[in-house]
Amino acid sequence: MKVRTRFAPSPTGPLHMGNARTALFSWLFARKERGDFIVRVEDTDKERSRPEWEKDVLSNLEWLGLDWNEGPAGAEDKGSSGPYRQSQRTGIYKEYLERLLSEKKAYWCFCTQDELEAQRQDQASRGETPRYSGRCKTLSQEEQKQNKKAGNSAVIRFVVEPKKVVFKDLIRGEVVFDMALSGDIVIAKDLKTPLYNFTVVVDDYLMRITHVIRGEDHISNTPKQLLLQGALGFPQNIQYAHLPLILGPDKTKLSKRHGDNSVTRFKKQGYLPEAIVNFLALLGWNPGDEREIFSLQGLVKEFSLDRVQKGNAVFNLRRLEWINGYYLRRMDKKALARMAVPYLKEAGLLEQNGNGEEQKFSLKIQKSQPYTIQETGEGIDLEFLAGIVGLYQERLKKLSELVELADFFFKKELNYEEELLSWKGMGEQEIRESLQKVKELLSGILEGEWNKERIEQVLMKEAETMGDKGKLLWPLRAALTGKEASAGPFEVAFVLGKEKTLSRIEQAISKVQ
RNA sequence: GGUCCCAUCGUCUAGCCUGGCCCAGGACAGCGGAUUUUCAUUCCGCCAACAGGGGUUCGAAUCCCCUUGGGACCGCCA
Repeated sequence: MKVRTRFAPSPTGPLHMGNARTALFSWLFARKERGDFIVRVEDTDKERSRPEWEKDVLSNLEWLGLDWNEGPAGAEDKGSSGPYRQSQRTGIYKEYLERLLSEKKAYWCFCTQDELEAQRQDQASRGETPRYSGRCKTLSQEEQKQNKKAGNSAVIRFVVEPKKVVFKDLIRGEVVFDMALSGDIVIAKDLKTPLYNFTVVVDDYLMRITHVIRGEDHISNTPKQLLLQGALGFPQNIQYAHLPLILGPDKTKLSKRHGDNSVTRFKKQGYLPEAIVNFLALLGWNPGDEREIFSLQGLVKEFSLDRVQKGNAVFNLRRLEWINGYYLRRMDKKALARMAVPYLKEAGLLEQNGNGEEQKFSLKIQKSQPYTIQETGEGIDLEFLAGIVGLYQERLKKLSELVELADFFFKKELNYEEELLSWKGMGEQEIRESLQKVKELLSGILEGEWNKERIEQVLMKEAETMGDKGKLLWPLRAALTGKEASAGPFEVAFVLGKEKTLSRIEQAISKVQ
């Protein structure tokens, strides 16, 4: 039988890293088995579900490279077992609900929320597990009618058989729940408003799902769903795999309490989808050897559920940063430059002065001639920008860092303390002499020979005669960048250009007068 | 509190099923060093763990039991 897995997000918030990993594992398993991956939007909670969250979830799945064979596609659906939004399936659920009701496997319950709450309190105070007493189960037809006539609101409860439910979890092995400990569960608020545990069972059946791969937080829902399958007469051949949870630094389930962990946020900060996928895959799964770097395709080849960890895993931002840096370092410089454009624009370092399909940008200060960047298509001239970005490629952990690292290229005046120009306690006099010397040497380089190699050659020759090379190079680098740490002076001087380089040296000299 | 799940370096983990090759390997982070000044990259090195106690066995990180610890769930949310 063809493997079919599904990812079933409820659009009550943006896609976060935890859900993304669940989706990834489910997707990987489907792809590995050459099966189908289905996306089903569980938007039965009308209060909390919103179209913009659905859009966020779906677009981020796509961004990560997790494509689906069936599921929402724009306003439409693709696939033959749709619709794939539960809000559009209420007619389907109603039939099954009525069936359970007529077979007395479910009943109307008129208990009020206040009554239930009081009951729960009471049970809890006696140290018992809160569960529904089953009071309305025995209501006669007559009593039911009266209640309805009186306009008392009702919900539909499923009669939970008090028996042991055993299932084999693909990750954890055999799991046993004693359902005698569970009360009858609410499966719908009314015939048109079914609830999670019920819709899942109906849809997984109708959509011919073979493997349910979800977070461990759902493990106690599994016996309820198994019982429901039995009551509805569905074959009980779905395989379950409950994934370990991703934890925050305090070792509790990753959630909003731990800050914004939405995929969108990481995307905005300049994490690459390949890096996020690679990172997430290794949280709870490993190939069994010492490889750490995997593409999505590589993962498809290697993935298997029995190498999935049982224990939960703490989200380690440092590791994400490391992997992201790894991918960033291996990117094509021009591609990187193109990705950097929005960050520079947002920081006001890049001006947009054209519009339409041909967008022109000019680098403030640096270059008088505007760059032509077409959002799509060829003919992108990012040479100069790639020069700047290239200097920081190996220093970046995420794209958003570029702005503060390389902003000095775009500034007219550099703001730094005179102190910064001093290398190992050099005094004003020494600094001045060093900078004068550098200025002299660089002035001697012809415009046409202004390149990194030439600059390095000229300066290193001098620096070596000084014993401590830092005495010549540090003040220069500080003068050009205004920073404690930066790329090297030769390459910075080259990218900056002769004129700008000399003027910054002069500015520095005037500081130490 | 009840139920279920889990337990190797600070973190992610290999090893556990099929005991010996493990006085426990890799990676991130940290620390130290090298790499034509700084930062970064790269390279080298260091620090660092089988939760505890009982068994079983010639032998246990590996199998069994208990304890302890952690987590998840206990909704007319999903």
